[in-house]
Amino acid sequence: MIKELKMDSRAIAELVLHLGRIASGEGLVEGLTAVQWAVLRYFARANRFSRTPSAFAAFHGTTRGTASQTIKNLETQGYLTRMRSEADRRSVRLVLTDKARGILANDPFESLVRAADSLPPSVQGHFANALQRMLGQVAWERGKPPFGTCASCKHLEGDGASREGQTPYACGFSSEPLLLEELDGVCINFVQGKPMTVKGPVAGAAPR
Amino acid sequence: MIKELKMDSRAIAELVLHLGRIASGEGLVEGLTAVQWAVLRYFARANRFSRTPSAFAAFHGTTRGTASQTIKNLETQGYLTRMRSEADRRSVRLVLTDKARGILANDPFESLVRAADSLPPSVQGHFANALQRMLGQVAWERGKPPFGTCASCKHLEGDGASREGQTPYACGFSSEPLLLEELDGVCINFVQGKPMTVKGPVAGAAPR
DNA sequence: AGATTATAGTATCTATTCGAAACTAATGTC
DNA sequence: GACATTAGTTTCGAATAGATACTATAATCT
Repeated sequence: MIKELKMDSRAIAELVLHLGRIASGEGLVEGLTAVQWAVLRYFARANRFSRTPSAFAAFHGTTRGTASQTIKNLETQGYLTRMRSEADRRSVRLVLTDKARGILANDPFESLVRAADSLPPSVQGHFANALQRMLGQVAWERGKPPFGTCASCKHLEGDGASREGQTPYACGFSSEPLLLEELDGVCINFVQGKPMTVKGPVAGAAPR
Repeated sequence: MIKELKMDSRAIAELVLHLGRIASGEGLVEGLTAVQWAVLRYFARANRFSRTPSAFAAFHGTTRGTASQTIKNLETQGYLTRMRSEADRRSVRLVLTDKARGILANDPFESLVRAADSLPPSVQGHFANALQRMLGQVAWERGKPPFGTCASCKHLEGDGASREGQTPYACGFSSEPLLLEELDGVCINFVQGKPMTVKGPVAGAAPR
């Protein structure tokens, strides 16, 4: 029945929303709000090109002003340290303190990770794939950067073979070499690389 | 690699969160905030046992006080109408106005529905199942009702055969008959009934 | 029956988050 | 050099958050 399929896609969308809210949007755990947890989580996962207030604002779908406030708050609580960028004197880099890294083990979000981990391993890959595809489509519709890791990014260069005086990988967007450990950091400049057959226009033509 | 599987479950959790936020947590569309959209969406989907301030508070993972404020706000804006319950004089039933039903077509959440709808139909069912299972686990860990529809609820009684003077279905929890159209409404009293075994691709076909 | 306890909902307080706008400083472009 | 762009902050008013105290009704227990 056509109606059934339509119901399924709506159910999927509702469950994604509900799941995200229940997992993260709840109560003060360790005295932090949902958004504050999101900030710490983000700076723990973002690669070195993306640990800025603006990048977090884009990731979280809020304004730079709001992001600035929340970050300042966490800074005075001793969870973040700020450093001015040498390359761009306007820019600011934020780094988690040990206090922040310690508290992240109690992130309520971890219950969602456990739930995902209890899925049959054979479907986890497909599941992650499908979600990344949905994210690409939604982000494109809303004119937002999709975020993602180097692993499937268009800008990733290199085959993993370490040659003389070179790192095995590099980022074609920033023209910077990449260490192996950096490949799974989340990046604001992510562009879907491997086909993944996304419906609709892909890169470059986001609606304004 | 073992590390890859662990990465996948974390990636799934991150994507669920990110997707939900990008799809709903953004900007003022039609002058409504993300939470206000959530309220309208909830009362559009909740069954007649669940259209109360308390049920919404439980669904949204907030307190009754906060829910009360937001609902009052939407009421004065003409999106909701309130009625006292006859059965329980403490309780309040909320109903969407035509204004609310009209505006719901512009719900930013619909972009997420479209994204889910563009997934291969063959995986949508499994996908919805997996998400419902994850929700069950997370909700249980956090001590929250999971919410769900009659279709897979333990309390659903009846086989769809309409007998004399009876509706084809009934709810064993509330001891109330259920109309066919009511079966896909979201309920706060939902308890997972059928196991919902998620079928994956054949074991062994998975990358090691 | 009466006393106690639990539940549904509201009102009030303070803190946080939000979007918008105005602003500074550094960078880019022509 | 003039101009626009970008990164980040600050300020404002509104909305949301959790916590607490409160009223009214319902359920439970003698």
